[in-house]
Amino acid sequence: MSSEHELTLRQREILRLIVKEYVQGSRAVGSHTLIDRYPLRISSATVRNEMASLERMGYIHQQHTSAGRVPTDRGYRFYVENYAVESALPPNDQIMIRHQFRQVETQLESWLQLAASVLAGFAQNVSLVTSPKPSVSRLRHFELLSLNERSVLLILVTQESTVRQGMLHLADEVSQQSLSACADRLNLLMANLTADEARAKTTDLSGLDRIVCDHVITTLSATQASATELHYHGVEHALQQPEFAGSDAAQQLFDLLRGGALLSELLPQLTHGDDIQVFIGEENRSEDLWPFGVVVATYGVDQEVTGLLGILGPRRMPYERSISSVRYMARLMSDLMRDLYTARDA
Amino acid sequence: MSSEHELTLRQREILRLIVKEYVQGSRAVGSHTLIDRYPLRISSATVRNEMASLERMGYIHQQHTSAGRVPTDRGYRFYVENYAVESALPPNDQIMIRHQFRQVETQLESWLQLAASVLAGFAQNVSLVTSPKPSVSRLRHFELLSLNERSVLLILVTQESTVRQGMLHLADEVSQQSLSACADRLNLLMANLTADEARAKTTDLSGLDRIVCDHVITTLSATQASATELHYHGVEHALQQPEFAGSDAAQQLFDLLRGGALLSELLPQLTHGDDIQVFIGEENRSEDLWPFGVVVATYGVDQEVTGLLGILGPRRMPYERSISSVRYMARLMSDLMRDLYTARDA
DNA sequence: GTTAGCACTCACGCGCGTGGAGTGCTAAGT
DNA sequence: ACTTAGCACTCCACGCGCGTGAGTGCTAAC
Repeated sequence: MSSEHELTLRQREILRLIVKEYVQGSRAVGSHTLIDRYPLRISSATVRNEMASLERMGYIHQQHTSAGRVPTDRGYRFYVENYAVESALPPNDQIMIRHQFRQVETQLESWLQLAASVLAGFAQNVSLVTSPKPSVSRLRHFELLSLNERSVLLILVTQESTVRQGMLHLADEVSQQSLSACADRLNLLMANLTADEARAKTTDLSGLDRIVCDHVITTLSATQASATELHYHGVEHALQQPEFAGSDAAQQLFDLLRGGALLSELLPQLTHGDDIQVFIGEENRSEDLWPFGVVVATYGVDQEVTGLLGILGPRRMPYERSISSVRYMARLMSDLMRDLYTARDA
Repeated sequence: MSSEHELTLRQREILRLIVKEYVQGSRAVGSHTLIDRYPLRISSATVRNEMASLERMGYIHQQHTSAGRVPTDRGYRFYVENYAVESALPPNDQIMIRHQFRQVETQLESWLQLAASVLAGFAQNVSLVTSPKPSVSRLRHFELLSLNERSVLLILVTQESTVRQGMLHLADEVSQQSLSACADRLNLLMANLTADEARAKTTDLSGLDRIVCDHVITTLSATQASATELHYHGVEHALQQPEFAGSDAAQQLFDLLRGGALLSELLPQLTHGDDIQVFIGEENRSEDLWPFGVVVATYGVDQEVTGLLGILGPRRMPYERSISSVRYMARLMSDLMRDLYTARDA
């Protein structure tokens, strides 16, 4: 169980090929298939010897005698560190993606949707996405529209250009004029404030202003909280992976996705570095995640508004492709959002 | 292959029990299990005779000699017509659902989400939902907010209280004052118009007004079109059904859901009646739907804004439960939305 | 019209044998 | 000292045959 700097060049190459082959073919790979498929200038016997070494060092594993080798978490880790972390998405893929984004509405929701779909497609696995969550939201502007005698539609825009709507039910009938006047007053008062600041500054209101103001504040804080929801996409791809053929593994996956507990199991192990993070099998903190591999990155503007974006699949996962596409998407999303968020100074 | 009015009371009862038993247990049901499980005052031999009749009439089928019976499409149809169409959701379930709706934001998106989740849970299958689509959208009000020098955020509210946002990129720098003035002008001009009417009435605009106006019209028509998207929910439930254990059937299901073709295969067979519609197996027009059963209802206000709401599962589906829950949800959603849509006169 | 009895039919589960992929080891070659 | 051919060995996957049991249809008696 010595560390990786003891790996010879040839061992590294063999390990690389084992991972690559196993990820592609999803079948334990033997010495023979390896020399068959790749122009190694050595014999299968030599490969076998090296495999034995690699196994002793814990990089690969055989499920039983006379079966091919399968990478261990450590083997994947080696592969990721040495061949995947630096990888970039092929230029034509980049172009293809940008093109798709150009064809879609300039709207956060559409972007998230598209990002999830693209990621899932590239990695052939489930993609994970959260809305970007501002650490704290500031009100930019809100509007009141009379729906009927007692119902009012509240539309609220934050400094980050998130639009939220809410309903407001009043005890008395109020005209659109009164509503507009009220909105004008309060907009002046509360512009640019966070929920907390607004709460402090508006203690002396009463009547309609009071009611509306409370509702605005509630909606504003809800904007912060409710964004912390993990959406997933592309289950159909994951189901095609042979790992999920027997319904037991598929069930595990769904249990993970359904409960909404996934995010809380994922978050604690994320550091705030801004590059890709990869967790393979038992590297995950939560046992529920041990059968899986996760590739995630944060995206957003500055450190103030960040969302999560990643891929979840079996341990046997195309890490190189996953990493490059997640990284690319994270950067793209950050770029796209900068437009909206730099409006802060307007 | 004679029609059902020839069924004796006893045959009807036996057929009913076969369907019930098979839906519950997902295993072909034999004469023995039937008299075992239910207090029929007849022997298994008699049941066998009746089963033979039912089979001759095409209500049930046996996969091979010496296997139990399984309902045919016709058998399910009989069950649905006679025992399911009238069924109502148990009162405590109704209360439970209403309670859940009370705990959620007064917002269309949240409602749809919850409705989908409830339906999927009740029927233990995939639920289908479309946003309510107005046959034609009228503008109520829009707003322009300067993001930065050249980017403008457009927020648009339709008469049905749907809120949409869009981005607008200008060639020249424009101040928030100019934007507000422009919005005021155009709001006066275009209020209460459909996209088409607005297009006709605003031919003589130019400059900023022209650009903004075009954008508003585009966004407005997009509101109509883009709502025609079918969302699904609760795949995890469906996967637990033994029908989808082998990945082949599951794959079929996902192919159906993914492509987005489902809606176009479903729509042509829907009539505009406002009650539940059920399609069992080969009753479906599209061959892709033959392995499945579908229960759908439209919801909405008047005939002008309608959405779709339903359940998709294997032919062996709890039709009674599905029908009652879909119907209940459709009514509930219609009720909930009436608030928003009756605001038309405001 | 109903029922007991019986012969018959298949799917399903189980044990078994075999083929083959893959290994580790040894001995010879470079 | 490293590589490689050869070989014996291991063990999973797969196919086959068979017994079992659930379920039937038919017939004859009630």
